[in-house]
Amino acid sequence: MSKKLTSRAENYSKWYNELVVEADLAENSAVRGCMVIKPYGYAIWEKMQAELDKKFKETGHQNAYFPLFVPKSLFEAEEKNAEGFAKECAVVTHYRLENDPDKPGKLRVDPNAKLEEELVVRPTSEAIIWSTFKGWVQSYRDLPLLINQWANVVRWEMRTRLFLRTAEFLWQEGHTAHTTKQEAIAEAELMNNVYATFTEDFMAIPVIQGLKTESERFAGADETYCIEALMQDGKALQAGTSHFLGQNFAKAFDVKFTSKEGKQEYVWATSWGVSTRLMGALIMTHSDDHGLVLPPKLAPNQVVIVPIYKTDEQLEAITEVVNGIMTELRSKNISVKFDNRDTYRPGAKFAQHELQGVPLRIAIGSRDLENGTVELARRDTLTKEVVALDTLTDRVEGLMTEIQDTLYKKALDYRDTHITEVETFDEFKKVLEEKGGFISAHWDGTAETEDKIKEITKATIRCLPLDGKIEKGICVLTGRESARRVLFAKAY
RNA sequence: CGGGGUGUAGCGUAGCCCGGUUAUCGCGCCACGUUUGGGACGUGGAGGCCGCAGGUUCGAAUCCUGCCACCCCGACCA
Repeated sequence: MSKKLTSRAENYSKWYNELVVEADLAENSAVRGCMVIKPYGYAIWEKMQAELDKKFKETGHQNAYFPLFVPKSLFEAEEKNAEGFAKECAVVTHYRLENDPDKPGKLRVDPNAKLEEELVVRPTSEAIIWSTFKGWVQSYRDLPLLINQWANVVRWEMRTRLFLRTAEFLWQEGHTAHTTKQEAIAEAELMNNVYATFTEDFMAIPVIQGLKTESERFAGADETYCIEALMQDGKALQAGTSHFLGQNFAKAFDVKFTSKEGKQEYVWATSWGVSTRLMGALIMTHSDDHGLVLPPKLAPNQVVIVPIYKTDEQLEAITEVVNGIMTELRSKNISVKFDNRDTYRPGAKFAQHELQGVPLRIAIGSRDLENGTVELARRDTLTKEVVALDTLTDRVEGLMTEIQDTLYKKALDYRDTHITEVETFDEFKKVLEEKGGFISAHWDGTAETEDKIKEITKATIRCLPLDGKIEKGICVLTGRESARRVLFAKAY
């Protein structure tokens, strides 16, 4: 707790492990790389879930749940998807343990309990869902099919990174089926927009919407839309993706419908997802040396009240005033917590709430009782002000909006000043090394050039921005013709 | 899987080269007292198979052998 924190991203893991979002990687080596999300961190995830879920419902989607296990034969049906994920699949091969005859008290896998067909632990659910959709779709009247699932998935990554790339993670995955290509593309774009407004308006994280290049595209997709965010250390983070899947899965799983004209046609598909990685984005976008900084809309507790007292009588008098404050704030839909623990001193509480990112702190002591005031402290600016009790509710209500806006603007300003247009490869390398952030550069459109730039600089094409201006130029690496600028960056 | 590094209390560590009292220090934890407007202080206390197994030695955290685990860098990636 007394550790000096740092806002440099490479050091985050040292402290978000400690307390901030109260996450931890599991201790047992067999599950190394999996995340334990403690209550405070989970409360943040629940707020995100609730908001996203609301948006999904508003756009006509329904939640459902599909199995964790995907029979191998289903998994391999869509070849590109299977190939893309094959290297990182956990596979269940047996269904029973038995006592180990050689090691008393130990268990071993029963060699007689081998599964006839291996089960893949879902790294994503297209296969199991599309094999189910086949039974759900017969007519154009069954479409569009707009399904979302909240689930955990497993990807056996070679290297894991807390929040950003854990072996198991929580996410939502939307899977939709449509009668026409246009409708499916519109759906993919719509959901990418939903993600963008969610991260910007709710999490106060500015993002760039764009298209992935072919080599960065989701395995099995015809087009991948994404939202790209920029972290405080100048590295980019893919915060969410939305895929237009064409008819690839429909063909692989034989999902056809009878059209109005009575013809058999394959459906058009999308899938889209965001994960607990967003919590990593939150940490790396807003945190400072005092810990996490939460935008008010996302904070489990928007306001915390700390009493300052010496005697029980003083606490009683303070509590009475605090009860009034809490009732008023709650009537304005502001979540407030009274931290009246007698096991910690005020200074320790201040530090803890700052570490946890509570947007606003109210301190109230005997001095305030006499004056009819409280002390308000903002987490985002770390400034304090004394406020009269009768104007407190209005002030707090106003600050909720102000803090939300300030956080967004600060992040946006950082992001915007870290998009650099370059014309030459020397400039490219120099900016990448000295300044970081996004580099807007011309690219000849080939995977070879993309690869070569990655090899030399470790920077990848994050996206072709949707609102990017289309201007011809020459490729920074090859000097060949380029149709437009794209965004490069080093990424997590 | 390649290259480097590290395993000592819940966490962070000293000691190891050069073997020798009861394994060091800080944080945290527990008790009591004084404290309480920015991470309190004092006193007392609990907590260790020094990664595991073997070896050398009168004696091993320390030397030797084997094994295991983890971390960092690279290949893979929401």
